[in-house]
Amino acid sequence: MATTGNSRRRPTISDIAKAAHVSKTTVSRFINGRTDELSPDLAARVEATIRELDYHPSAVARSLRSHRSYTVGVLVANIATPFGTSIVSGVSERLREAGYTAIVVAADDSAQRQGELADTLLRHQVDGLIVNSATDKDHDLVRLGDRGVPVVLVDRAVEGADFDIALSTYDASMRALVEHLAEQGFARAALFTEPFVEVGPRRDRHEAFCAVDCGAFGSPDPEADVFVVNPWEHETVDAALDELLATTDGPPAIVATNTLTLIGAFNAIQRRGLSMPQDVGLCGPDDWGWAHRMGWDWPESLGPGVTTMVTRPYSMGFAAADLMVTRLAQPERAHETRDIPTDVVFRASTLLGRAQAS
Amino acid sequence: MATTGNSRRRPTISDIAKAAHVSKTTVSRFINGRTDELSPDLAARVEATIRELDYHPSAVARSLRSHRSYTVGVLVANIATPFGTSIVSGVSERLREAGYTAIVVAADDSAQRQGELADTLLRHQVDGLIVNSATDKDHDLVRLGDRGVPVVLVDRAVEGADFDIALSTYDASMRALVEHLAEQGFARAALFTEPFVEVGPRRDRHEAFCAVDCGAFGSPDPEADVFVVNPWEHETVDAALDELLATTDGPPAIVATNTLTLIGAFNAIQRRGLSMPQDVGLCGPDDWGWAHRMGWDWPESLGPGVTTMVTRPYSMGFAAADLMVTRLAQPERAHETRDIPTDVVFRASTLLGRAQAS
DNA sequence: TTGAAAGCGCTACCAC
DNA sequence: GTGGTAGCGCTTTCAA
Repeated sequence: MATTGNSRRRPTISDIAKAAHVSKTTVSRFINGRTDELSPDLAARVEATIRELDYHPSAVARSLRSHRSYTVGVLVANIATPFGTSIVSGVSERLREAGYTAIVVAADDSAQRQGELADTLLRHQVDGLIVNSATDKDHDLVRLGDRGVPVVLVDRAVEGADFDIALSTYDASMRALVEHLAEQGFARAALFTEPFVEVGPRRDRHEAFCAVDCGAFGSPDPEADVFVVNPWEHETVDAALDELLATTDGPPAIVATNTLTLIGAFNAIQRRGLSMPQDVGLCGPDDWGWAHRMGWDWPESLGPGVTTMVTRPYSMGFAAADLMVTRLAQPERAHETRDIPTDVVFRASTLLGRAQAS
Repeated sequence: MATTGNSRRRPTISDIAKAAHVSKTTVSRFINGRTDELSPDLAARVEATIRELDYHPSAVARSLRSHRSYTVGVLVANIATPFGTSIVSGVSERLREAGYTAIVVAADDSAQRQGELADTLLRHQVDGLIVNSATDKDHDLVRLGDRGVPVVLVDRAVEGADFDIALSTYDASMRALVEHLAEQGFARAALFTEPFVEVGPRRDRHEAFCAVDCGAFGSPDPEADVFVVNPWEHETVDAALDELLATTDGPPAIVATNTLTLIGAFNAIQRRGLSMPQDVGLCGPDDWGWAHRMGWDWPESLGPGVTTMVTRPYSMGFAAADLMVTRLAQPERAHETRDIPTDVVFRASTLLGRAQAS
């Protein structure tokens, strides 16, 4: 019994008001938790009615009226990657804690799609935008910021944009890495990087490498130690490896600018039947925060183990969402940068000194 | 110049109507693409005004009025997994094609959170729900379906729910796998599985295994060949492996019910210093559609290479979204099941016959 | 402490 | 073809 039975359409605030013999205002107050402004008996009556009719307030109507949706748009450059996924997880978790819902969309590394998606999100009245940008220069995004839309960046900076941002700087760990290579007795350090330098971290790592290359290896022209490869095309990686070996006197060490390139280089080394670290050293970033949380330490399983700089995308995402929550609460505060530290984990692939000793 | 300059607040349809000297209705018709109902000159005027004022229609107001949000809720059991990610990618792509926006939320494998999130999504007036369920029995979800909310399931069925669903069945590939093990001369097939059988595919694979175990190995009691392990706790996997070896006369082969268990078993085999396939065979599902798209074939890199059943989460997601788009267009059509095929890729870890021959 | 009424930005319906 | 107007479900004054 008692099942009111019929009406297929979802009950509205008016239905509740009518059924509970109170005004819509009262119901509104109740569902917004301002129970202190209500007499206990009314509150109880409203609550019971809500239960009975299985009432769920419409977030849409609420947003329209209040101009707040408790929704944050999350624009991620590439979600098909553990790095992107981890960012999303971190963001979602923090937003959920704070009572916000994340609307996640993926730009598939396309600057154009990024623009369209930002548009879509804004139409949906998101309270703010958390952006892991597919591109270095997004003029529209900058304009949004000027227009007063709260924007927080993750991992990748955008030119000319003064936003809150959560990222990792790579100077310190890149320095540690390259100095380590020199100490281990490698003859030369080479940077393997993908062609596009449109994205921030890749460029940062590139620059950090060049800066350190001079000091540690006394390289007169660091750019000569940079090899552009496309991990999707084996031949380009093989060619770079061949050239590197042919032009180096003694074992060189490869530094990859991202995980994909690292794996690509690893595969090339295997194809050539070379052994690490004796013939060639290998190291690069471990952007895959996810792997560790899955209990699987991939750099450990790759050949003899690969030396990596560990980034923490989950933490970046979490920090970014935290920045957003803070800004939403205090729109006028100064922009803040959160630097999520990265560490270097040394493994067999670069331990040339030890390998030679034994 | 010409920048209208001032008003910070976003223009509304009324602003456009006023500025273009037309009615709101006309503007509405234009932004909804019903240009055939408009005289070309009016359309042009409206378009120009929209450009000039940088007008973006409010999806919120539109949803409130029209009861359609062009938004689909995507509830994924665990997004921190390549499997979940791939589903999301597939779903998002198909939805975007069809003009819908995906609102993705992750349940972190919690049935309770799944319920809460479904709630949140419905408050936001999503037109439908695509669910990769964290649990086998979700009574609330079934109720939603009864209430007329369009629901499509991905990969995991829900008890008592008659919904559209996109999944993979495992009978055929499990049969191929186990028969292959028998042919290769393994003495026994053993299923390594995680404790909870709440989720569909794991249970399906379990059942498929038992059915095939009798036939291929003539096992009188297939359940005796099932070992429950927890991949997160090494000891449980080690213990299962030890017991398996102690109670089998000749090399046994392990079949894992999911990728995590497969990796766990692999690690245990390494810890015991056993070699594959001579001492023990190993195979299981490759749920990580993502890895292949990244250009990295992980089962190939694990030891001598691991035999896997390849599932296609991206395709499942895509198919699920397609089902949703179809249902939204034709709410009354019969429920449909899409079976995404899985294949078995044979690698060294189970090629006992070949290993012994050489 | 409670309620009446206006209105958020848009679409649907009905007139012209 | 075009426009006026009511109203989607809620919050927000303001008045009682």
